[in-house]
Amino acid sequence: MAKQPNPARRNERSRQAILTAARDLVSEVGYAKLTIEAIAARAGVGKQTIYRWWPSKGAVIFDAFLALSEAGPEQGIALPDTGDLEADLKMVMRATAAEFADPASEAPIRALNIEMINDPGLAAQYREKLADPVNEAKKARLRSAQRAGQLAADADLDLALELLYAPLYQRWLLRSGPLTPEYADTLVEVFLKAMRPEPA
Amino acid sequence: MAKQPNPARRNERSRQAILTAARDLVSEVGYAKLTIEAIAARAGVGKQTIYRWWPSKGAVIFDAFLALSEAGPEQGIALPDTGDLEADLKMVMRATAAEFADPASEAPIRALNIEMINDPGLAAQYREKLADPVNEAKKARLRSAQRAGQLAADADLDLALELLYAPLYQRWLLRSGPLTPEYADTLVEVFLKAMRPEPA
Amino acid sequence: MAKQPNPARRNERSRQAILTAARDLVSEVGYAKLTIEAIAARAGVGKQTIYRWWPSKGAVIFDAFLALSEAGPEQGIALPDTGDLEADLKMVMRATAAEFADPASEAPIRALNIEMINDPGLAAQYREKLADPVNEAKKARLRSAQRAGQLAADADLDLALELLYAPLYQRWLLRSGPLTPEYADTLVEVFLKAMRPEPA
Amino acid sequence: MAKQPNPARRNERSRQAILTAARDLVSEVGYAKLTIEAIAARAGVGKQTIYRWWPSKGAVIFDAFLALSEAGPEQGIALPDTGDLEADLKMVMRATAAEFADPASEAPIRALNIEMINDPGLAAQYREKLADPVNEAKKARLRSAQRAGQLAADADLDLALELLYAPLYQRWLLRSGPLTPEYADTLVEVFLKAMRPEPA
DNA sequence: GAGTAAGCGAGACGGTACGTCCGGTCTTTGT
DNA sequence: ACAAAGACCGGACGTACCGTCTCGCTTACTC
Repeated sequence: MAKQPNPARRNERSRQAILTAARDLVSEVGYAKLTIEAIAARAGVGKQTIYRWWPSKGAVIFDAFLALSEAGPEQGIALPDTGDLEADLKMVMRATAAEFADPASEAPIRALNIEMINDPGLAAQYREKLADPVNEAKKARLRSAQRAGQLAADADLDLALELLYAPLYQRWLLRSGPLTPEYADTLVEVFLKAMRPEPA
Repeated sequence: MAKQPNPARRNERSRQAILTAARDLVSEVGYAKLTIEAIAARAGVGKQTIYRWWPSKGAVIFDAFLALSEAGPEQGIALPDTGDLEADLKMVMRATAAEFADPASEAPIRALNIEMINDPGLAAQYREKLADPVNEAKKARLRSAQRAGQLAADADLDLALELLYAPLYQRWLLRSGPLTPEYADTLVEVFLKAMRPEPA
Repeated sequence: MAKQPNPARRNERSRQAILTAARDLVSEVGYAKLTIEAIAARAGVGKQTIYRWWPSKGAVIFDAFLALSEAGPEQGIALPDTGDLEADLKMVMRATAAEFADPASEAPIRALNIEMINDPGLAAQYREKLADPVNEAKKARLRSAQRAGQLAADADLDLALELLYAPLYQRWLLRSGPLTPEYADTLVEVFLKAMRPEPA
Repeated sequence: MAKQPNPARRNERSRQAILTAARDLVSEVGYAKLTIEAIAARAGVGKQTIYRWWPSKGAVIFDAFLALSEAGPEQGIALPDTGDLEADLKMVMRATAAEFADPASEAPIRALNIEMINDPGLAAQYREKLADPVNEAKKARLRSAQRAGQLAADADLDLALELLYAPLYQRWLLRSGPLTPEYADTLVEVFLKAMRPEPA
């Protein structure tokens, strides 16, 4: 049985330095060339301090992102609800497309995704900590649309999110096409066609 | 200037041994732990023989797959066309889902995808050599459906394929849900709703 | 300026535990693999408690031995003096040879010697605290022999001790020959030949 | 079973660079602070190249010395034989004392000795490759003295060498006294007294 | 007897070196 | 001339200890 470190004694300054160094280095050299040694050196930290608290390089990257997000709007993420579902969704999808297209976030997000593909545990953690809260907000907006009769009342909302986002995600991941605002709009339109209420 | 090896003198036996070893090792230890040295040792080949003919580990994996596919039906891939678009698509989608769900092909396909995510060039090559021919066959079937009035005549067929496959691909890649035949069916149904001809 | 710990407050129980642990570990794993961490762990003591009271690993080993010796006859070590110098010396030399040959004391004595070879200060301390008193007793016996006319009156007694003991020490240290009682006897005989009074 | 490297393919330039670096570093920083990494770096060599050919740090040091000696008078070491045993021995012993007293050779010889004390195998190798040939030459001189009636005919020559050299060795190793020419002379004189032929 | 300061067990920390593994290059020896 | 074999330099891996540094806790000594 491996000895467990005592989290109460953890040095918060070191933790922050490591996460920051990890983020910076992913942006600079890319995920494939990222090394624990380089993170430790950049953070001014002993390697053991990384190995003590994280089981893998992927876990460090993951925490680096988690820390970023938690620094954001702590609770209650809410999507715009103007009453016009199509307009609201287009706005959100365009924003997502723009974020993906931003070269600055390119490397780190890609790193995180590769790590999730390799490590199911990490992927589950990602969903729980980062994706689910956001998805819940999105589903809340869709439920509001269902109540307003703009969306089929019996629509599977998880499927709905997949329909909306998976094509965008795939294009970005495999670089199989441009992530333009027009493409975002098109996805929303097709989605609405698929999910609109039956004419009765 | 690097010296170019002469492909005419290439040892076909070594090439096959390398590709086979690469496939086997990816299945056994996973992509992340796959090493060139191990491939060379398993194939009974000098490391240089690998470096001489392939620029990267990803390229070897890619060729290993390409070789597999080319062993298949060399030309003229065609999808079933019974006249019933929904049934035909469900069959194809169920087959795709089953292939993804098969643990045997899990590791290698995942390896190939990670490599494509990291290496745009490889991704392009993949599309050109493997994906496009298959996609063309799929689009042929959809065009047939358009002519039969089962699909909107002005539908963007590339978008159509994304709509159909991206959710499946995303679920598999991130393990975010089960790849059941029912799910395959559902995707086809939603797709058809989104792409059906306007009632006029 | 380093803060000096107050010896009055020193925990005797910890001190003993450390010395005992050090002795045990030297026997078990040898000097080269002895670590401060292991001593602390074995003794159930914080590392700092060792660093507070000893300047080096060698100093701990040294004290471990000192403690052992001080447990013995506190003052007034005296060699047997039966009047027969040769018999008396042979007894003492055989005992020394036997002690060196004992596998139990092998590792720790070797450890102490290596430390002395590396650290002149420690060697001086060793001579002052452990070797000199013993040597003084030996020289007292030799002086008695000089008075009895069994040894040259002008013999250099320090040189005499070197002549007697150095060959034994060298054999033991470098394992260059067996440490038998016969060898001990031979050394005494040769020594007496070299140091006997001139016939004149 | 570990794979054995093929000595035929060994890079002689690397071997020399490693041995030279080892010698230099022992002189500069001492044996205790000598590291394999530093040797590799100084020699411009990968660490693996050291680990491939030597089992331990001590073995490297040992080879470094062996190489030095082998560069010397390849075969047939002979001591001076003027017919005057005392004068010849004093010359040799004074030279040995001077060599030990030389600060330049201090660190490396001490390193080698510590390593031999710790590693019986290394000590045996040392005797076989370095000490025995030299000792044989010394014994040859003593045999010549026996034939000339200057030394007891039945004297044990191995013991004789111990008697002569062990006190010197011990003084040097433990720094227990000065290594003056006078001391060397005294040792020879005492030795001759102990080993001279019986008056008959 | 309360307050305080030291030593204490514990163990996290910034580091250094370990010995191993592998990447990519170069050299030797067939064939 | 390519291939197998594998030594080479380089560099990251994950581990072990170093000696230092906080933590609370216990244990004297002081007031």
